[in-house]
Amino acid sequence: MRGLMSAKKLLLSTATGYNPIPQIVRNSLKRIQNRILQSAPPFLAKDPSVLSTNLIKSYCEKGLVKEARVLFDEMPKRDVVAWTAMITGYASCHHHIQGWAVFCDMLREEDRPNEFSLSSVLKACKGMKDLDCGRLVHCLAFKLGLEGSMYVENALMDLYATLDLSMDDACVIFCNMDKKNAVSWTTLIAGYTHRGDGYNGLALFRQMVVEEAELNPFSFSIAVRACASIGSHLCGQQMHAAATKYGFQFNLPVMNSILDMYCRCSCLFEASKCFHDMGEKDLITWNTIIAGFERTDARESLHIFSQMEPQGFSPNCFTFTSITAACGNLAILTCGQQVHGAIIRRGLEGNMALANAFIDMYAKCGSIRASRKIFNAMSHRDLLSWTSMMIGYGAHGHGREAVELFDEMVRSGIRPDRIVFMAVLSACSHAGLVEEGLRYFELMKRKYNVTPCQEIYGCVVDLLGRAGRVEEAYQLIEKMPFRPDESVWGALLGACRAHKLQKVGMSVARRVLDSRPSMVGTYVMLSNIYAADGIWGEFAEVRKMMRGIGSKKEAGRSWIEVKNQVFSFVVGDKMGPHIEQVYGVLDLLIQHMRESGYVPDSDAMIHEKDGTIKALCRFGHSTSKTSGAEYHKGMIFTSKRKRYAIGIYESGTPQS
DNA sequence: ATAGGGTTAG
Repeated sequence: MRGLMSAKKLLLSTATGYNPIPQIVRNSLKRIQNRILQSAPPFLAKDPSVLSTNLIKSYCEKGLVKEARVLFDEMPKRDVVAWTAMITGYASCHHHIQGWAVFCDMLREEDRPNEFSLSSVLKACKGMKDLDCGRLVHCLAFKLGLEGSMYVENALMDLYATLDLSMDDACVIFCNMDKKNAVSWTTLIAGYTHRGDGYNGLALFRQMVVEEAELNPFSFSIAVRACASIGSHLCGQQMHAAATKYGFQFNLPVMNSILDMYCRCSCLFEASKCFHDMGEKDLITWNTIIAGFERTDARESLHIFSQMEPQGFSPNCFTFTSITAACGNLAILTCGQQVHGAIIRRGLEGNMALANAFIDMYAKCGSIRASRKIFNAMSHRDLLSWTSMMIGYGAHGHGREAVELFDEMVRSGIRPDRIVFMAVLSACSHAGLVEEGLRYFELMKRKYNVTPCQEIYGCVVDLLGRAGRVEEAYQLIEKMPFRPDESVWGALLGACRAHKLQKVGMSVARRVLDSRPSMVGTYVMLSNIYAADGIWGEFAEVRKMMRGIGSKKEAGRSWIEVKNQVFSFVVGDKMGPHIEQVYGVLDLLIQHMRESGYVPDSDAMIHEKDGTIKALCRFGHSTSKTSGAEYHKGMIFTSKRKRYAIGIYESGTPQS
């Protein structure tokens, strides 16, 4: 069977992944298939059933499941090995339901599954996310006396750790195993880590070390991931050292995991060093560092991206998702549009994560219509699609649309989570929809059983405060089941300032400062309250106190993209290469504001006495938290004729 | 001849 050997070589030599299968490979496989089926047994060195099974496996490894199935159906007799190869083939190509169906056929034809078949079909159950099917297989394992096989036990553990609500079933299997191997340990550690419990994941890894179990690259990469999930760069560094000691510093998944850990722990220097020291890199390496920098330094992530293709790496969905987010956070619309073009050219626009990123990016760049267009064109939407669209509407002041979208989402059968409620409450707050907002706050607790967190309380305080219902807002804070943080008090103080409730504001600020003197934001708010009433003596006093405690609130920096160039500035900027143009645009904005009937707020005139600075203050610098990550809100101003977007960020990196 | 665990976007 020299033909089979050469075909196998050919198969191995073709690139895996999404590349199309060369016709020569298909033809070659087909020829082998014909020879096997047509030749009489004496002419074959081996049993045709064995050769067919080999071929099924080869087909599936190349993603040619349909061809494998045709061959499988043409086989005159199918033994356990052939059945198992077909189940595995389907599962490895993500056709889990078909894999399960083949298993059912196998039982119907009264072929007895072995431990190989069971562990394969359990993988299919995991892929189908069907715990009941998995439990059925577990029962069958008992009936067949295969429940003690290590492969079956490991597969069952994986199933329960991934799909069951608690880790209990997985742990029971783990504890009752006669013998454990490296896979058993890794499976359980991964179970904990993937559900966000890095502490137990790491604890288990420590136990693994204590019990002198075999440590391999698999256990290291997941243990490093556990360090990242608890945000401990100290544990991560120890793991890095240990991995080097074990000689895994050239293992790509291990190094990618370490790189990711440094990024997630905000150790960007170590991350860069790690990236540059890696002799061999793959696409995941690039995606990891690009995503890592996107979270903290979007400009740098774009810079790294630009080096990727010259070094021979082609970006994929993961890359583009990070790059799109970077464009959104920098509010550089033209760049975002170029990325959009690139993904359409590559035919990747059907990717849901990517579409979600575009909704977010266009909204942050001031193009809410483009966001909606993408949202409407999506064939499937997940929670994130709806949330991104609602946050976009909220930031643009379109509260009604956000509320309508929420109801539509619920009707489509998606259960809202805490973040969605934050999006809706914040949208209501900015659009002045107080009663609607309060209704959702109640609905959240009563109907959806979502417990409000700091940010949610912050939203509701803001909602009431903006509407002038400061007393109610204060009472809500008093009733909170935990200690209010800066965002909650900040919302209340903002309301005091906006409604010129100087006395209330002062007493609140003093109270906060007594218990938390380190909250710099409170000083700023207090000084603004004084400024609003023109009490300049007190204003100066508070500012002096701020300097006294030695901490400084970083000045918010704004930027705007005009004709492919980014101009940036801070409040009161007098220098900078293009500062005159910046003020020119600002004057234009104020003019549009006046034309649209918006009266500039004279309170904000703190540092200077001319209108331009006043407007700068009104454009404010705010960030809000969504899903744990800092979310940079773009300030969007729309008039009949033009739309402007100004991106806002809080670090001090100079841009222009 | 058939089986298992790890790394990247939101």
